[in-house]
This record gives sequence, structure tokens and C-alpha cells, in this order.
Amino acid sequence: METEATIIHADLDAFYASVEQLLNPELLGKPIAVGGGVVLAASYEAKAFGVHGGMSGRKARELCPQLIFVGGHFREYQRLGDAAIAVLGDFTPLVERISIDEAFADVAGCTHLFGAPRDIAATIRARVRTELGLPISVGVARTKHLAKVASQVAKPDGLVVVDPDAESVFLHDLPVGLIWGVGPVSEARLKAEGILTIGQLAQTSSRDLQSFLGTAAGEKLSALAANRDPRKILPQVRARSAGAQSALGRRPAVAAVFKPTLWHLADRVTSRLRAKSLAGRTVTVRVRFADMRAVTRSATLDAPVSATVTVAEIAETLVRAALADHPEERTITLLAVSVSHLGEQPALQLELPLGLPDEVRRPGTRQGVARLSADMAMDKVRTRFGRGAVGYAAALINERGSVPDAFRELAEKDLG
DNA sequence: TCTGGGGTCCTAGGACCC
DNA sequence: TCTGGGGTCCTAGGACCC
Repeated sequence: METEATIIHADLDAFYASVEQLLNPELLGKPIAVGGGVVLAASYEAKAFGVHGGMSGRKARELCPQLIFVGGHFREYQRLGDAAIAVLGDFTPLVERISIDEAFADVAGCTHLFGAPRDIAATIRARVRTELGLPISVGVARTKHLAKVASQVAKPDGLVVVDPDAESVFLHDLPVGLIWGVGPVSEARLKAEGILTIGQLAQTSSRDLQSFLGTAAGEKLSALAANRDPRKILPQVRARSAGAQSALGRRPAVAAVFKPTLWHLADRVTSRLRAKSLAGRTVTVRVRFADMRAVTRSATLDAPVSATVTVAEIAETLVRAALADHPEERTITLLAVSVSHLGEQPALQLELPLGLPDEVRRPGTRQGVARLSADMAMDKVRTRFGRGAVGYAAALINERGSVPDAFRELAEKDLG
């Protein structure tokens, strides 16, 4: 291999749990879980008992009776996550953030200033540890895929550098599940073919993999197993969709339940879009039933929309259609609204020139203008006085038991 | 007292156009 | 009248990631 290993993948260890242990040192060395009904993150001490993110709190307590549940300090997660990623930014502008606690960086252009990639990685780890008090694992390799696998292998609190000459050896005995894009389903399909390790994967023809997993997935996997990964670091990627969802427990599938929820969700989504001057042409809803089966319905419009009322009305129509297709389902457990086909929202102009979105141009009524203007006025009030200051009556829902908004915001991707 | 919330990408079939 | 092929867009569902 002629290229050098300059891609870094940095991943904070058991992030939320580590922050809690940092804020309260009495929790150090103890099995803790962030969350309540659902485990959002588990400390390594808790992971040793089989506790992991996404698990129900009840199941976690079963596995580890001495498990300590702690409330989330969401502001601190955001602040410390930002600060850790900012350390990467001190070395190069080529930083691609994947989530609150994880990022890639390409240090090819700054080794003359800061030394070899291995040294840069070691410095990053030391700085995050001393300046922020958090453990972080780092992988260094020639490609994003290898760097990501390396950081997973480095965990907890380690550094792994994959020499370009040793890539095949490094990957050979690792389980296929470590590959980015291989989840439970693919893993099971590969296992059925006797393929357990990345080495075995590399021995399998691309054609066979495509027949097991489908064209695109097979091709991609084949390339990764053979160490071909052309992906570059992309510092700021524009979002392609924005959505919001809400688990409801078990509720009757009637308008009195779904209407206020849809308005609330539409309001969440569209206010995020408007904040970035974005709008979208496709509105999608998702309805989950008591047996966890879910159906989706979508509608694509001629022009992008971002007004709360418009999206809420479309969502309502789509949900009614989905329910009409499943008259046997009397109970719903989740509703989701998302907007895709995103594009720039043209500035609102009073003259209504051509090119304005449909909701602004609605013939005769000027309804669109009114809707969007009302929303923009409301957005301003909320910016000054907070979300709860003003809103649509139809969107008023009882949020008891639902996930706090602070956590929702953590999960939100920057729409760019 | 089953399983949160926010995303990306792919597939397959149908509509429609040339 | 019947048949064919390619391209694009849309819809619904699903796998996967953090």
C-alpha cells in the first residue's frame, strides 16, 4: 500500500455514563446506567453485566441488581461532546462529526506541524483526558473504515494504529459484525453461509455476497473486506431529511389521540427547518401498531413546504389513510413525521413573485403567506421567551412520561 | 408491564415519458 | 395492434447507525 495512515477516528468511551462519573466521582468504578425506562448509556462496569444502550430499564436491573440509574445532564453532554471534537479541530479543519461523541479527521495535511498521525492521536487522547477528564479511544489507519474498526478494537481508553502493510492481518480474525453496515440481519445471513470473520469475508466472491445480501450491500461489503474504501472526510454534510417521533404507549387509533400528537411533531420538525431556512417537498408519516409492526405513508408535493399547519394537515391525511388501510388495528404505539427532499426555503416576500413555494402561492387565499408568516413570528417569540411561550392549541399534548426535549435535541443532527 | 429518538441508504414495483 | 427498452420519479418497506 502506497498511501499513509492519516485518518483518525475518535470515539468517547461510554460517553453519557463517563460524564456522569466525571460529575459525581462517587459513581466511578460502579455500574451505572443513564436513563430510566430505557438505558441510554451504560458504564463499562454495567456493560460487564450485559447491560447496554437501548435495553429496557427493567431488563437492565434484572441483569445487574446493583445498577445505579442516574438522571441525564444533557447540557453537559452537549458541552463536553463539542469540546472533545473541538480538540480534533485544533489539528485540522478536515473533521467529520458523526454524532455527539464521535468524529473522523484527516491529518494528512498537518503532520509537518504536529508530527506523525500516531503522535497526534496520542496527543488528542491526552488532551481530552486532562482538559475534559474523559476517556476516549482513537483508531488511526489509511481509510475511514479501518480507522473506525481500529477505534472499536482500541476500546476502552486505547489507541490502535493500523500500519498500511498490516491491514489484512489486522482484519483477518475480527468478527464480521465489526464492519460498518453489518447489523444483526446481515450477520445472521453471513453466519448461515459459514462466514464469521472478516478474513472469511475477504475469501468470498463479490457475486456470492451480493446474492446473500443484495447488490449494493454485497458490493460494499466486498470492497470493505478487501480494504477498498474510497470515502473521504466530509466536514459538513447537508441533512437530507428531518423528522420527529413519539412513542405513545398503547393508545386508541382515534383522531383525539393522533391529531394533537401530529401537530406537535409537525411543529417540532418544521421549526427546526425554518431555523435553517429549509423546506421539504415530501412528508412521510409512520404509524406503529401494538405488535410493533409499522407502516409508512408519504406524499410528495410540487413545491417545498415548512409551515406547521401545512405539514400537520398533510400528516393527518396520511395517517388517516394508513389507518383506513388497517381497519383491524385499533391501537397505535408510535407516530412519526418527517420531511425530506429538503431544499432552501426562499425568503418570504410580500410581492409574491414566481418561484415561491406552493404554500406561499396558494391561489386566492394567500393562505400560504399567512401560515408561514405566523410561524416565523412564533419562532421569534420562542427564540426570546422559550418554546413554551407560544404554540398551536392543536399541538398541546400531555407530554408526561415522554422523553425530555433536552434529549431530543441531543439526538438531532445539525441540518447544515 | 416488552423495545427511545434522530438519522442514512437501498430495494422493488409501478407510473409515466420518449 | 402489439411489442420493446431506457430513464426518472414516487411509494412503501427494511437494514443499519449513533
